Amino acid sequence: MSHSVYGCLMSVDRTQVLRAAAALLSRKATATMDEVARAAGIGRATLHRHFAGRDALVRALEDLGLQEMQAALDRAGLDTGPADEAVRRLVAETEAVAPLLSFLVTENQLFEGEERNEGWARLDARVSALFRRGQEQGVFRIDLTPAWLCEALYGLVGAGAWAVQDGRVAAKDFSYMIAELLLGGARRSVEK
Amino acid sequence: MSHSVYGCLMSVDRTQVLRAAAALLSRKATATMDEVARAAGIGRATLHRHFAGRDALVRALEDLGLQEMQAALDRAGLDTGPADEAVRRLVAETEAVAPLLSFLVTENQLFEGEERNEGWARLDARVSALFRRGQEQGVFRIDLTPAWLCEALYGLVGAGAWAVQDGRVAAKDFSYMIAELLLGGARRSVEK
DNA sequence: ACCGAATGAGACATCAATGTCTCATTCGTA
DNA sequence: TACGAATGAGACATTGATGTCTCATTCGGT
Repeated sequence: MSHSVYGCLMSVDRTQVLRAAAALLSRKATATMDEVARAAGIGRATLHRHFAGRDALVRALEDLGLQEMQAALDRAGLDTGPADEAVRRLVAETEAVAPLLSFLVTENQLFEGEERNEGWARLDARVSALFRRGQEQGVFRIDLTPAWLCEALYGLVGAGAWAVQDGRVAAKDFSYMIAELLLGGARRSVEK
Repeated sequence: MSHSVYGCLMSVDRTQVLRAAAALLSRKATATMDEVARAAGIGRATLHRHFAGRDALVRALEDLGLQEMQAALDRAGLDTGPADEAVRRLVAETEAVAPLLSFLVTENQLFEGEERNEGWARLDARVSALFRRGQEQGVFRIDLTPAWLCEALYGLVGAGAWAVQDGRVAAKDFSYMIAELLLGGARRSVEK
């Protein structure tokens, strides 16, 4: 017993399995546990050893997604510098979590009737605060509510993740496309 | 037998059932047929009489969604006038189909391995053409691909539909928020 | 008021996914 | 090399959704 904290975590990387699961489930929410296992490249039994059941899997997905999003927000330094640049950093940091976020946004809603997850509320609050700060500092327009900008960000990240997965957008353009559209919109700007 | 074309369609409005199903399934793709039935306000047996099974239901959802999107595109008159105004009309027309579109975008992907639906391709083509036209006429920026703008539109419509359903955005602002963000972005424009 | 069609509720049989188990094999480590 | 842990494959019982049925009731049209 070389490295055992209080569980066992060798050979199969939980995080990697969860990423694969998110990538699959975000596009086929009705996927079987067997399908999830194969998508993760492991056997069904092994998947079951790590996650007691589908509910546990989804819960773990939730936890990981929230945790990684929190980390992404931390790294992005939302309170530093101009708000638009902070958004750009946020989008860049979000890229790695995109499939996970996409899954949570589409499926986590209306989750078993229980009230909106408290972790989500905190996330929304931080992102919304960024947009509000931008508005107060005159960087963002005030006719679009922070709540909507927050939702739009999630939606665009999800759309971007799908577009990349399906090969309709180059992976290297992910961050640029989202940030540019979110910040500048599609219309050709006069300035620039 | 007053009105019988070749089927029977009284009492239960197929379209209305499908709308309710889309609204539910777009947020809980694993919902039971029983849940769908209750969401639509009908009995499980009746739901079954109209749609042979879950597959048939999803297929019907697909058909209706594509059909209504086609109709929306037609009404929007994408080839008429400035491209940005056409986008605005498109978003406005899309509002009624939003939950349906949202469901199709999230679930239709990777559908049973069969190649991307031909109806979807046609839809994408029309929308992409609009964005391309805008670029060629100097209305839209050229560093965002039409394909991405198309995806982004879908994503924003879906996000808007959820935001409205959850009460985070007023229903009357749906069209405005989406169109403004898509066209102008979040950044405060100097002009205006 | 009458009649027929459609519906809702419920009782089933069926089937697929789930969860649990065993066992042979592989892999890391001592 | 030898040992132990973890895995993969498969068998199996269980559960829950599904699909089909019947029957009483409601509703619309005549």
